[in-house]
Amino acid sequence: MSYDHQKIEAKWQERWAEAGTFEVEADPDRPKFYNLCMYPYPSGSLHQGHVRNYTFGDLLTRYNTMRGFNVLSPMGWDSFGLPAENAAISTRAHPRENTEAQINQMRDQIKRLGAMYDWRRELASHHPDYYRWDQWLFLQLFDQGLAYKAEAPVNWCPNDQTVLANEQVIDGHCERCGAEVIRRNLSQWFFRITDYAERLLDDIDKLDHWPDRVRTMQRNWIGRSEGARFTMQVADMDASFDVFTTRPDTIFGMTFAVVSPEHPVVETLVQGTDVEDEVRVYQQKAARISEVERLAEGDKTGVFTGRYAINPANQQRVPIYVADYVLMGYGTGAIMAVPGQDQRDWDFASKYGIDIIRTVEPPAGFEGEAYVGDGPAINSEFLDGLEMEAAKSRIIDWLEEQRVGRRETQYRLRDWLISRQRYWGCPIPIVSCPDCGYVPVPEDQLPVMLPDIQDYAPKGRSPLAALPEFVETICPACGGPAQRETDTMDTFVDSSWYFLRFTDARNDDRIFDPKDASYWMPVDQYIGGVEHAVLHLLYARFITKVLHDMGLAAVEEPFARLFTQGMITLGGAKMSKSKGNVVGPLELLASHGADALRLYHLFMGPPTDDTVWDQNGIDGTARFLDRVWRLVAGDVGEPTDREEDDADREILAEAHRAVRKVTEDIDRFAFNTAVPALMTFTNALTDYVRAGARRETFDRAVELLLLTLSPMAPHITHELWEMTGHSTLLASEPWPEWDPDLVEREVVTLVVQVNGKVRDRFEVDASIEAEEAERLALDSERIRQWIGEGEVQRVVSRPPRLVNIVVG
RNA sequence: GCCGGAGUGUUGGAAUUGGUAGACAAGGUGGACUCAAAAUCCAUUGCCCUCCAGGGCGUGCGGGUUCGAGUCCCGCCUCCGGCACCA
Repeated sequence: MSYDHQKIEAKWQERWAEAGTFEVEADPDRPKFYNLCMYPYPSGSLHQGHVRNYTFGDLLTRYNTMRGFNVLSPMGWDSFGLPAENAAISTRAHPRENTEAQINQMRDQIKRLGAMYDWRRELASHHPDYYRWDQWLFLQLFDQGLAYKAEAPVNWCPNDQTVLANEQVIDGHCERCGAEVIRRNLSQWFFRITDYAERLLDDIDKLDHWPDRVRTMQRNWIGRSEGARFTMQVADMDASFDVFTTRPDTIFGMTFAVVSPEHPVVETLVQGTDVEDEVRVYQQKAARISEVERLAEGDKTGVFTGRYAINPANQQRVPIYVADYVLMGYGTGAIMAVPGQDQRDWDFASKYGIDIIRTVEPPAGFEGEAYVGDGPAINSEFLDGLEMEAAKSRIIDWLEEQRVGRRETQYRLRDWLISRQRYWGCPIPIVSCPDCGYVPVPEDQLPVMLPDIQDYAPKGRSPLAALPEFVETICPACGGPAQRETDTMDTFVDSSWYFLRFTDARNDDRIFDPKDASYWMPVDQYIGGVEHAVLHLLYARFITKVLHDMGLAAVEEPFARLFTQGMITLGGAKMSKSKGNVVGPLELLASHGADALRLYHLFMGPPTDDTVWDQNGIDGTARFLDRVWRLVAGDVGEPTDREEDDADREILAEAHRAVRKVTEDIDRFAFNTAVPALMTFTNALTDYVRAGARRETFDRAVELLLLTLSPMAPHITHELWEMTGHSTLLASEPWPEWDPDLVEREVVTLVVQVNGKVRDRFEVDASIEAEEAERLALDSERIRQWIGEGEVQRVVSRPPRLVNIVVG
């Protein structure tokens, strides 16, 4: 008979809520553990990725609680954002109603997993209680010059009708909807994350409990290059432009210069000349083609401006070209071109018949392409003979002495574009006054409430702009007529500080109390998907540093340990609602129960790996739980009060080994091997009962099984704990210790190899000496046959595990 | 192209420090129980040779180090992820 999971799961979910075991307060006398799963977007229904996430999270919540930590485990909702708005457009219901209904539904489903949270701290980004602090935060950044509005070429998604941050453009396509992104010049709000580029990059070194993969991705994204910037004078006219290079040592090999089509100096260079028309046509063409096409590596095109620039190192005149392989968004938008040492410049020079001068001696026989490696400088006057690094330092010093250039570090990272032309987001608390400019909404007028509207459809500007009663206001500075900002904030702003709000979620007076934050922060364990490696995880680091600098957050890094779970795939694609390949957890909760589902997620493979969903697997973990149930309930056999014997000592040793294995495996996130340890132990315990169990031993073995299984399968273990006469709440019991003497094996298998192949095995005393082991091995009839006529040349002993006999 | 990571039975995977490859499951096969089925239990299940006993082969490919290599080194192949006309 299998157990009634429906009944006991509901029962214990209620009991845990009543007990309040997971409702916690800051307590400086107790060690804390802040355990956090990335708060979900309320899509309405859990998918397997959520289940996996919350199963890992809840395991750690329960485990660390049992280990005596004061564990903070909160839950909330990333509830602003496009999907709610798009749903509203099609259903005509208000996004708030939709969102809140979905939150309620998801909260219920999370509770049905048996995952425990301090629900008193629940938050949702779309609540004015929350987003007023988004706005407050925005104003702090504005005051510090870290939030600014500027016109710039930005990414525009024609489908979602809004701008996007660089991080939200994947291979030239919108991260959300996949539409091809185009460039538009628009005036937008930015956060000056580039001011923090260096710290964000350097501090990655401190994140030694983050996956290397994520650290590498962030390093790549921030992308530091060190080099020099110097000024090039245009010959025969009063104009100049700056270039940035990482290879200043190759300056004597410069045979042309290139400016990006968008570069402002182009106008000055060609105005009124006979190439003006040709250059303008080229500029227009470059502007028209999409980012995708432009980035596609291929034939390099460009136009000669008819002008020359002066190489400051040797006063040579070099032709200036306009070419779109130079990007306005990086460095200075202009380069010195050194075809001898750069393949792109080589390609361009070859096509347009420009001179190529090598300034680094390539290895013998190297020809036909640019040489980018190290070597002695040649054709470079005072640099000749120096290796690359030495030559770089020398030329930068020289440029500085000549006052034409300096050492400079460039970052690939761009400022974070945070305004969105959409409705369902946090209003930006700025008033635009014809006299005073951009004026912050005074703090006591926060929050700027998101008004209700009738028409959510995107029209290329924020739907709020169609609401005169929202837009028309008075300037807080001068009292004159003014207009509100109508864009809303990127939802990644909401999620960049929510973990701090959880430490003091009900505070109506401040964003959070620094005392609470300093007790709970940093998040000791953060769990979520790797897809946020350069989005949320970078923004959250940035905002935490800003709050640190303001004296609000004691920590500089928000997440001490990061765990990125693998994706669940089905039929070769990520399991997601949009792909229509979801196997819903709800049916499985009904058919197999939360414990079996949780156990399966733990069991099916390494938590960091992507996994293919296999519906059959869950039968295995459900069967295991049935076996545990029958064993503890006495269906296998009833123990008696007989005398203690070897079998009792052995099964207790097995129990302690299981405790050790589960503890060590949880500590190294090897949940997929912790579960089998308990399966193996349960099988051993079953055999022990069949052979005739002793009451006292059996009861202790079952206690250890239930204690260690409880963070993985909490409901069934709680029920059995109660059924076996315990009046305490299992979740509040201390995590068991193992006895180091008991776990050591007295008898082990000694493997005997001949020439490295296993030929015999013996059960031997674990304390066996090398001599004894060798004697045993050489006395074996089987081994003697394998040695045969051969001569024993060497015997390698690793007692008590192995003896290897080398025969010639 | 550069930077990460991975390749093990039919499948998911295990092997934590160089020491019994395939734990634990899933699936398959055979059996017990049953009028029958489900559930449960038992046996078996890497490939090849063999009546058995036993033997040979085997962790993507090719080399190497070692008494001994899934694990370390060198050179490849394939797949996954990131970055990429970033000067």
